[in-house]
Amino acid sequence: MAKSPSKPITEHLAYLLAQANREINRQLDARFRKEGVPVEQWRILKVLSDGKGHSMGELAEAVLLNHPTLTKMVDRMVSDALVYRVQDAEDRRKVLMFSSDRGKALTQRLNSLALSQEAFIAENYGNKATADLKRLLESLIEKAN
Amino acid sequence: MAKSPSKPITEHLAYLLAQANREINRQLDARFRKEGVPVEQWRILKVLSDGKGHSMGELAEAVLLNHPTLTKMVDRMVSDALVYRVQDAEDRRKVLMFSSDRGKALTQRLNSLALSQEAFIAENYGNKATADLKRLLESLIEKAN
DNA sequence: TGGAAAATATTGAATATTCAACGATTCCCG
DNA sequence: CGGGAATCGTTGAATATTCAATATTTTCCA
Repeated sequence: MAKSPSKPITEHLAYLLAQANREINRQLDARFRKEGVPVEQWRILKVLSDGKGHSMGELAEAVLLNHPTLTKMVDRMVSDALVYRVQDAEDRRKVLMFSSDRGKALTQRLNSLALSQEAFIAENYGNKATADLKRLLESLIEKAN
Repeated sequence: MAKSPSKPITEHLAYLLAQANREINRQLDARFRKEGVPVEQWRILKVLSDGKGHSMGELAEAVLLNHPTLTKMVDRMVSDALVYRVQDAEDRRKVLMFSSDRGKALTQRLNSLALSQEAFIAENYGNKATADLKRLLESLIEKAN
């Protein structure tokens, strides 16, 4: 008996997610290009924009980076004077991260670039589709954990 | 006037996609662990499983890798005797990639691991939600290009 | 209380990815 | 036809990420 052809890669959820993620990220990166900031740094800055200190562990989780990668990215951001570290007085194993004024100013510029991308997507793709997609993704993430 | 708080990172489509992609990929990687193969190699093998030769450019596009990264990954796979290169006789700039027998056998094992993951997701997340999500992702990708 | 175990962040070495430049081949048009 | 431009894949250097090991501090319980 001949072997039945397997489902093409393009029909796998994992592949569709990778493809969509890559494309959207690429577009966002293109918008961020003029600020010379990778998407991950925007995420970090955005999380820190509440002004509260966030530990490296918290941050790593929130910005989808593992610990060593985050440490090194934060090193670069400290060099660029975007963020700074403060040892946590409550638990001295922890380091609390804060955004500098320069970081906050950059965050605002990046936020508006990101919002303009979202607006562009909603326009081309439809408000309902966008909302549906977000809802389904949230629910998938929730189930997956 | 106080600055209005910006939309949290978790409400951005780009972030939701990154998060979902990361989680699903992580799960798939965990299943592939026993074969010691990264997800990208499964994609390559899967594309090559039609038995036709695929050029590096075609492959790079299909498996979401840029050219130099693919070249080096293919180098490793050639070392592992999973795939092999043949110069295209029609256009000698091109290299056609093929899966070896060993590669094909591995592909089948990986396919069944991937299918079992898909089944698991459909079960926990719902068949309708899964189908809807796939459809929305396909449509987003189409619009984004 | 004392000390083993756990949690937190960083480091250094190994590995992988990316960017820019290159070599080879084919295309195209004057 | 001839030769500049485009296409295709690879390479090497620079950069980034990951894994395992480490140092520090806190927690827990015997």
